[in-house]
Amino acid sequence: MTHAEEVDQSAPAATTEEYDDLRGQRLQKLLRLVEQGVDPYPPRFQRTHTAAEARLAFEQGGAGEVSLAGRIVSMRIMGKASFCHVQDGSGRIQLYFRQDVMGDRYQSFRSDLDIADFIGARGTLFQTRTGEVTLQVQEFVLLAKALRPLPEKWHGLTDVETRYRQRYLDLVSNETVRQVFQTRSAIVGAMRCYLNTHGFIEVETPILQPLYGGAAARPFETYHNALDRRLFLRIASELYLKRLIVGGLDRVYEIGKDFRNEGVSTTHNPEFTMMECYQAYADYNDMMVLVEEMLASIAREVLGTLQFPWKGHTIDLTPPWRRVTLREAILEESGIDYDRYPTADALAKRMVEARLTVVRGTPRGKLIDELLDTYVEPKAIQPTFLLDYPVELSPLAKKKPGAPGVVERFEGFVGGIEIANAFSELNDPLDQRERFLQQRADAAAGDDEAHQMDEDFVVALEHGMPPTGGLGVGVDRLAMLFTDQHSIRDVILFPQLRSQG
RNA sequence: GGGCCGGUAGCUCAGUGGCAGAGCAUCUGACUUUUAAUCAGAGGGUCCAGGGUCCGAAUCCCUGCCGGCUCACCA
Repeated sequence: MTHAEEVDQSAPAATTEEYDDLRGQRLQKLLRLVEQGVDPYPPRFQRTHTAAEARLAFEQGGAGEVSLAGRIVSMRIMGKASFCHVQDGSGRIQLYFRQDVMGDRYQSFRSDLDIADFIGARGTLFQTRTGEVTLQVQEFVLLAKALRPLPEKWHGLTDVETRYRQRYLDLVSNETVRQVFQTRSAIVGAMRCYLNTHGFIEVETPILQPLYGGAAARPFETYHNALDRRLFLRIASELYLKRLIVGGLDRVYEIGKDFRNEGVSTTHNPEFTMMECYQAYADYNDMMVLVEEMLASIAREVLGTLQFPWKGHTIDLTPPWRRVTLREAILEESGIDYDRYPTADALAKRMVEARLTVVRGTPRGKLIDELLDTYVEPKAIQPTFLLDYPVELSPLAKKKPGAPGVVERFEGFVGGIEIANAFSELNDPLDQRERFLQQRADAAAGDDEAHQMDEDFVVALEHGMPPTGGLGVGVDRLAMLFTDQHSIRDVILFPQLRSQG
C-alpha cells in the first residue's frame, strides 16, 4: 500500500483524537512531510561507509567526510544539540546533530524523525568526551518512515511468541539473535566449502516425490492437479542421491529441507534442513572420519576453535571421537545386554524390570532405539559414535559381515543430540527388495512409519551401485550446538507455530 | 495427547475480590558532548476470548484459543 492510499482512508477524520496513538502520530508526521514535498520512501541513498567501516576508518586516522545509513534505534534530544544511534548490518554508530551547524534542518530532525525510522546522514567523524566515535551530521535525509515503534530499548523483545511470529523485530532488537543466524549461515557455508574441496558436487533432487523414503517418518501429502497425482514432500533425499551414485556421480551432496509430519518440540520442527552426502568406494568407517574432519573444519572456520560451550559443558571436537558399539553403550549405561534378549517379548520384559514403560507389541528394533534414547543419548555430551545397529531399524544399510542381525551403521552424538547418521549403503538389490518387503509387513502390522516399497529404486540398484558410504547431518541441530541454543526454534528463522487464535 | 506455568499500555513487567499501575516508548515544555541523558507535565487499556459466581472480577470457577517448559509420541 502506498501512503497516498493511507491519506484517502484517514484524511476525512484527521482529528487529534484519530491520531492519538503511536501509529497515528507517526502517520501524521509522514503526511506532514508529504505535504512539504518530502518523499518519505526515496528510492536510493549513496553511503560511503557502514557503521563498522566508519569507526575503523576514524581509528586509522580520520576518514574525512562520510555518509552513513541505518535505522534509528535511540534518540537523546537536548535543546539545541542532540544525539541518536543508528544501526546497520555492521552494528551501531552515534550521530550528533547541532542547530548551529544544521540550521532549519535541526528542527526537522527533532520533530519529523522517530526511533525506528531509516535515515542517511553525511558529516565528519569525531570522538566525544567519553571517547565514542560519532558522526557530526551536516545533512541528513529520511530513507524510510516507520509507522510502528520498536520494542523497548533496554529489555528488548522477550515475548517468545512475538519473537517467532515477527522475527524481524527480534532481529532488530536482539544482537545475539542476529549473531546466531549469522553463525548458522557461516556453518552452512563452511560445510559446503569442506565438501566442495573434498571432491563432492552439490546436487538438487526432488522435494515432491511420488513415493517417500530414506527415513522412518510420516510424510506430508500434496496433490498435483495437472498430473492428477498424489505426491509427498520428501522425508529424506537418500534414495535419489543413491540413484546418482548408480549413475556414476561418485561424490554427491545436497543441503535442503526435509519434511516430517510429526509433533514439534525443542528438537523437532516439521521442516528442517538436512545435509546428505554419498561417497562411492567408501564405507561407514570412512564416513566417521569425514564427520570428524568436517565438523572440526566447520568449527575452526566458524568459531576459530574446536572447544566451545554447550549447556555449561565444554565440547571438544578434536578427532578422533569416541567409538563404541550400540550394544556396549546400552549395556554400559543401562546394564541391559540386548543380545541376551533375542525376541521383542523378552527384551520388553527386561525393560519393564528396569522400570521403563513399554508399549505392548513394540518391535524389538524400536525397543533398542528406546534404550538408546533413554540411557545413552543424554550422556553422549562429548563427541561419540555409536556403531553397529540392529537391522530392523535400518532397512537401507548393509549387513555387517560375520555379525548376524547387525548393519554397518553409526550415529554421531554431540552434546546429547544426534548430529549425524550414516551407514555403509545397502547395494545388494535382492537384499534391498527383501528389506522393503519386511517394511511392508511392518506397515501392515500397523507401523505407520514403515518404509514404502520403492520398486524404481530397487531397479536402480539392479543396474549396479558401487560400495558406498552415506551420511546425513542435521544442519539445524548443528547450528544449535555451535551457538549454544537449546531450542531448534532459536536457530530457525520462522519456526512452525500454531495459527494465531 | 497428559502435567505444570503464562497471556494486563507499543515494549518490559507489577497488581490474588473494592477507582487499571510502574519503567521505557509517545506527546508538550526546558536543556549545545549525551549515551538506559536529565527535569517538569500530559495522553495512552477488548486486563487473550466466551460463560459463570458475587453487591462488586484483571483477580475466584468453567470452557476455549495462543505460547513456554516437560512427559509421551517422533530417527
